[in-house]
Amino acid sequence: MSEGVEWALHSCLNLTWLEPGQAVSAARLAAFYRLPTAYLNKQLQALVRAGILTSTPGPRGGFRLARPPEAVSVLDVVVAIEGAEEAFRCEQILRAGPGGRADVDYRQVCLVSQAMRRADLAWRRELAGQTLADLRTAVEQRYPDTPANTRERFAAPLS
Amino acid sequence: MSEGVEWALHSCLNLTWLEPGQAVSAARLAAFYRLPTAYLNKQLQALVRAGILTSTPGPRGGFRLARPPEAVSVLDVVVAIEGAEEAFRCEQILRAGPGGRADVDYRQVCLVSQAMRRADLAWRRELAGQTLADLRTAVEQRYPDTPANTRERFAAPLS
DNA sequence: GAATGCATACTCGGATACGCCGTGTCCGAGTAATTAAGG
DNA sequence: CCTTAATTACTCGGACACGGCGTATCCGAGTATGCATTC
Repeated sequence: MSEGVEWALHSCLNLTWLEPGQAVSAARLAAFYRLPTAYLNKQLQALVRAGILTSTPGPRGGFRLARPPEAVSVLDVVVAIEGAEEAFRCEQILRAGPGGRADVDYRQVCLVSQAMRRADLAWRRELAGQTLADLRTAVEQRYPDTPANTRERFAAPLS
Repeated sequence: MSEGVEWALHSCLNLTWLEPGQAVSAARLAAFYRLPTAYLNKQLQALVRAGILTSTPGPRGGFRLARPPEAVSVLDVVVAIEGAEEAFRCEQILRAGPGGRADVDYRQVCLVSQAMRRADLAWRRELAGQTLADLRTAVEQRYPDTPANTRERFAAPLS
């Protein structure tokens, strides 16, 4: 899995603690974890295309959440970065086997494919069950200073 | 995910229908689905290293299952090909963040990492719950001719 | 006829290239804030 | 003092290189087989 998923999840989580109507530039989000600015920007663009973030250019511009944190699941973020295709891609090798027919969709019929799909669905179900709001509250409960620290860090000038 | 997983699963399933003590060469296994012989051989070697198959060189040699099909889970095959690392690899970017400590293992502490790990465990649990024997019986129930066809195909000369 | 040694053909196994996607970087188009000028 | 228009600086967005891993292939080491030879 791409490394951008980790960056995107942490960045979205940080944006959760922003006061409404405020935006954070890619440079500030990158400085938070000492990440390469331009590459993080690329990932954030994917989140914008997925409708998770909105971007505003110009001074005082940047990124903010497009939806309330309760409406953004972890799966949404993962799919925005990694794409919607499942990890196991059935190439339908049964077609080339004995008795293989070209008019059959072996992605549905092949029992191996079905087994892998079941696992993939379980994975997606687990990720879809957690939202950014869940993560936020969990972090706040364990590290109560995080919201204030994050806001302060975003307000401070770029060293 | 690597394409070799599909090849390995189907090949192991085919080996399931072999009579005990018999081996099939990589060339025959590859011809079954018109796969590149040398590359499939590479995947089969990984299965041997994982203890799923045993290989015997020389004439009448080849590959066979090292364990009964009930003792080989789909997860075993996937891990043999893909490796044991989980899909989401936590790079511990929290270390570079504000208040990050170098002596903390953020793979255990980070809540994002935990969420991804939960999903990964669900995926693995689903794959570990199905064995080659389960797949074999499911195929036999839906396509009763498969065992005989497979054995015949393996016995016939390489066209 | 049986045993033995040898030549043979077949098998796996690892070492060796090619190509694609993830990683990383850069510069330009566009916009909002700022400032200065004018009424 | 208020309005307005040009300037400016800052932002995102897409286009451009580099490297690592999956993909694919080949050839050599090793072995069980089959055969020829000998007793």
